[in-house]
Amino acid sequence: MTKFSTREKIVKAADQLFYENGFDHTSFADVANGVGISRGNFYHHFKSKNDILGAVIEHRKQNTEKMIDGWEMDANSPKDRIKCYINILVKNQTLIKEFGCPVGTLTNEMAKLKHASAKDATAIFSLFKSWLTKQFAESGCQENADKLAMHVLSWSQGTATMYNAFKDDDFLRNELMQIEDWLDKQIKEN
Amino acid sequence: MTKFSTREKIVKAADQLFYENGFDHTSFADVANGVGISRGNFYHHFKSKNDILGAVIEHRKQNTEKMIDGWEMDANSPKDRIKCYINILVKNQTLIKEFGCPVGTLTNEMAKLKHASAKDATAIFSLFKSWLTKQFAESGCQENADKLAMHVLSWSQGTATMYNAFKDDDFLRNELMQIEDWLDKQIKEN
DNA sequence: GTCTATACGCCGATAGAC
DNA sequence: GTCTATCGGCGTATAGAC
Repeated sequence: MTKFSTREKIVKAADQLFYENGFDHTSFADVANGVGISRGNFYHHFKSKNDILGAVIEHRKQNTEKMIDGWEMDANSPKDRIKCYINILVKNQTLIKEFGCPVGTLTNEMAKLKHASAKDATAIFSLFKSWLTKQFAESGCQENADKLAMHVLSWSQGTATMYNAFKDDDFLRNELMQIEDWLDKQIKEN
Repeated sequence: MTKFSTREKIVKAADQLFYENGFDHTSFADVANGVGISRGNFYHHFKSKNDILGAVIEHRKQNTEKMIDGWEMDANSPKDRIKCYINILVKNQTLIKEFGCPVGTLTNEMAKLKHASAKDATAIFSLFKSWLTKQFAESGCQENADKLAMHVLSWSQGTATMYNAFKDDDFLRNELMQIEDWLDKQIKEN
């Protein structure tokens, strides 16, 4: 039974609410309700709503790094590691169906709000991008590893968006198959 | 010089603001400002904000149908018509870079708001989907025209999302080239 | 058909008691 | 560190004059 500080509890509750209801649409009352504290108590831990957003993005970055570290441990070849990334679509299938990709949707909301944290949201994408680029480079695609990484990122985003819109399980299954086939063509070994 | 009714002016101003700033984040004051009328005057034309959203979605549907009709006129082969669809990414490049795809981002916002109009927003995607399916069917891909149509839709969505996030012109150019190559592989004739 | 005035609630944020 | 009380502003929506 791990104990979490109030600050940590706020960040976790806000993280979930920002994802499921949107940042702008989430009020302090919503977060307070989720944590079980009063509204006024927030300002002891954060000085503004934007400050909470900053902490949420930082929290997501750290979780992303942890997830990537886990893939490095579990999978032995670059190709298998890239498949771990693709597999997020399966692991988070239910949430993506309902709310879309947490990174893509936050990034776009930040863009529409002209929010100062837009670049921080994009930085989460960059973590995936750099890591995917490294995987492609290590599997013999040095010359265009960057493009391949962006393509995988883009492909998964499109799949998440359309799955969220149509909620069609057959579509998701078919795209996942096609990504695997494509990956096998790009990386011959293993 | 066409004359527009106040109702039409409201719908057009709201359409743009919903796209650029988000539906939830757009206030009546914003729309009133854009049109040049007072806030109270709204309720003579629409009974609620959701009513305006309904009219905006209907307006977008009609514009989509007009756009598709234009493609039918301009392009002679199914392949060329599909290329017209892809070319939206070029024609609306500046807007997509700043705000993302209007259909994909509205659909996702509706999902997060658990909004009753979510299905109406998805219906705009369906217009493209049905039409793309017809194009693939007409070019000899009857057996999996549906899957190919969804793949094109998904691909363009992913490209729009990542272009909005990273604002990388090279990425956009590269994906466009790849889509064309892929299309040439799917449809041999013409 | 357009306006002003206004109701009423929720928003983020502050002050200060305990 | 947590609470209650409260502020000023903005949100949608309504009523009613012109």
